[in-house]
Amino acid sequence: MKIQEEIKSTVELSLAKKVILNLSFTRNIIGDKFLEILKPYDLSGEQYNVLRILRGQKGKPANMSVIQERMISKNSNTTRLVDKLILKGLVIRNICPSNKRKMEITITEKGLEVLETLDPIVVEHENSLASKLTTEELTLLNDLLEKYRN
Amino acid sequence: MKIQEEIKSTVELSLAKKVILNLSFTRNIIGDKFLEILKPYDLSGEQYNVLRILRGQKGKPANMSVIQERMISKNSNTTRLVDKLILKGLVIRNICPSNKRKMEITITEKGLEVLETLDPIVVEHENSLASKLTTEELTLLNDLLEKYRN
DNA sequence: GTAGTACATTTGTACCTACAAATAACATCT
DNA sequence: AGATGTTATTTGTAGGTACAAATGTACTAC
Repeated sequence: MKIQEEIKSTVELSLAKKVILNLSFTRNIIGDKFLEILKPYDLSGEQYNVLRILRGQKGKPANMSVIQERMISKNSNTTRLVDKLILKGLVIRNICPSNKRKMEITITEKGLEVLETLDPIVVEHENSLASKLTTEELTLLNDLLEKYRN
Repeated sequence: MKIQEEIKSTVELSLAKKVILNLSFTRNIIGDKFLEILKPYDLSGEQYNVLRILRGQKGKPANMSVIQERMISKNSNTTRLVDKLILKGLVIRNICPSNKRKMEITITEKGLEVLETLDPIVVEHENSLASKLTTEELTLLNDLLEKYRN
């Protein structure tokens, strides 16, 4: 369905407007499906994202600013996301001994287990979306998005 | 800059994952710039969106479910967005006389004026982003996004 | 006409983002 | 060492999203 139909637009839209609406709308569709996946595990999208960043550290702890700069939404409130993950026992937070201003956040065994359980489900979701396009089209989409935002 | 660099990813990403991250990241960049534009006018992105939907009604009032289905984020809480717009004098809300369950929301003269002031600035923002791509590329991007989400 | 159901919207709660201000530890300059 | 500035994080506040439950109105069948 075209974007004008999706949002039942009553006025004619410029090509420039359509791209923005299409981008926002498509991302929301993906995001909503992803939330459904996470729901049984009591994780929000950004909480999952923080866990994934911490797993990428391969054992090393990450401080708050490292997490922040790797997040997709740069304005997330990392402190409060981490607070929630601590309550669930998925990460731990310690003061960095060499610089007491910094925090060292580490994913726990339980956190890793949750991610491992989710891995195949997430991959299946990603691939199911990607299957609508060929490899060439996916690469092209990535290139166009990159060019568009820069 | 490639998406892996933007989020400083430490692990190799599948093409399917890259598309999702790229889409989310690009939308956030656009959204942040758009919020900057709206900030001096004390409007949020979705409040602006509601006003635009109401203008599209060309004088006719819209009820809550009509606004809802035309929103980009289908889970927005329209009641509370409209509440805020009423407080600012940009829309009015009346009970529909023929069906007291429904509400009739209409944009005010002041609301229309705000949109008119914003129009050139918003168009300039949209075109500035679109200028990174050719007309053919923009059309292609729209087609790929549509195909991807369906 | 009233019981039951469907519809349109509002309200409640938890979590999230955006952004400014506050706090605390470290660094530097003299 | 003490004042000053910088860095890392937290806290406060306003607005948004997600979702379930509540409210109030209208419709339908007997």
